[in-house]
Amino acid sequence: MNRVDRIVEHAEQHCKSHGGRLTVKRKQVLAGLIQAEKALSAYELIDVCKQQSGESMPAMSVYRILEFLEDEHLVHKLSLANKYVACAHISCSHAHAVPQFLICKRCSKVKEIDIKPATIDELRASVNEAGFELINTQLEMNCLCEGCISQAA
Amino acid sequence: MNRVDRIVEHAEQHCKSHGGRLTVKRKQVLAGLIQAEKALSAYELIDVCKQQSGESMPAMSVYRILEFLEDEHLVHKLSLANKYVACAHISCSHAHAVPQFLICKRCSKVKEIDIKPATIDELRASVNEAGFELINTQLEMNCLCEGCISQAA
DNA sequence: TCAATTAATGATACGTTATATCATATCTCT
DNA sequence: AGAGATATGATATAACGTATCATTAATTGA
Repeated sequence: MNRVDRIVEHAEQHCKSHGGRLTVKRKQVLAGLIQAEKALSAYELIDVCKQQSGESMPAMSVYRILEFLEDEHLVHKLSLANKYVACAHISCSHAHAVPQFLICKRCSKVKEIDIKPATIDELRASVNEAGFELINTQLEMNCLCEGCISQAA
Repeated sequence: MNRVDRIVEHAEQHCKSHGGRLTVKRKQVLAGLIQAEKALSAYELIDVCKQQSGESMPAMSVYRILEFLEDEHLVHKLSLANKYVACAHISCSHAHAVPQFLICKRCSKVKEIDIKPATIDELRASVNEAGFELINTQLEMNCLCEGCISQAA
């Protein structure tokens, strides 16, 4: 079984464990995202699905499915790029902190990292000082990835 | 002269100082944003302009003008919310660091803060550890503002 | 000053991203 | 098997943003 299938398998177990249904279409979308190894827009994902299955996938379906996958924490929506990326930790069994995302502005490669809690605390303190309250600590940052840095040089 | 006009005046001086032209339309858009005291989408801004001037403002114009205003650092685009906000420091004469934005998810109120350089450095270090490179330090964070916190309670 | 050049706006079309709504099919459970 | 819940199909439309070419206004420089 290849990497993608293995991860999808994990995802299915995860869903089943609390009554969620990872249907064929949902698997297809998730697999497309995992395969891509980068963030894709909803419409890019439609194209991927079409290429992989031959059938066309209506935008409505993709958005519905993405919503489901987000609720299951299998996919993250990246507002900074208007794109979607497979969670990097689907196959991990342990719990994860809220992640931060490094998004390559050039190629859409995404790295999901955990910033030191101390740094997050400092951030939160700055926010609170300003009278606001952080809703979540899912930061998204515009970056260049290793590959694109060396290309640019 | 009221608050909005005073700020627009500053903006005009700023533009003139290096050959930029803050035309009537551009002033109108900027004034709309300043008046709102929160982030507006491009189309909300179109509505605001229409209400204030009677004439309708084509989307194309608003986007062009927003681009100009961003280039002049008079307006910031907030990707997290797909909205635009007037710079909080138009009337300040001194230079400013790259700002961070706290965006109220409820009411779109925005606070522009400067996070401690040390915290930014830690962030940047985490990013570099992951093999990426921060393109800019304009962080945007989903928050609740004071008003919306107390309403929610 | 007035023609040439540059900058700004108007007008129109289209591309991309996302949601609303109602109908149909599929699954689950008794 | 049938009732109720869940998922998908189909269609329309809203919201966000860009491309392109024509027109108007401002600048400048002989």
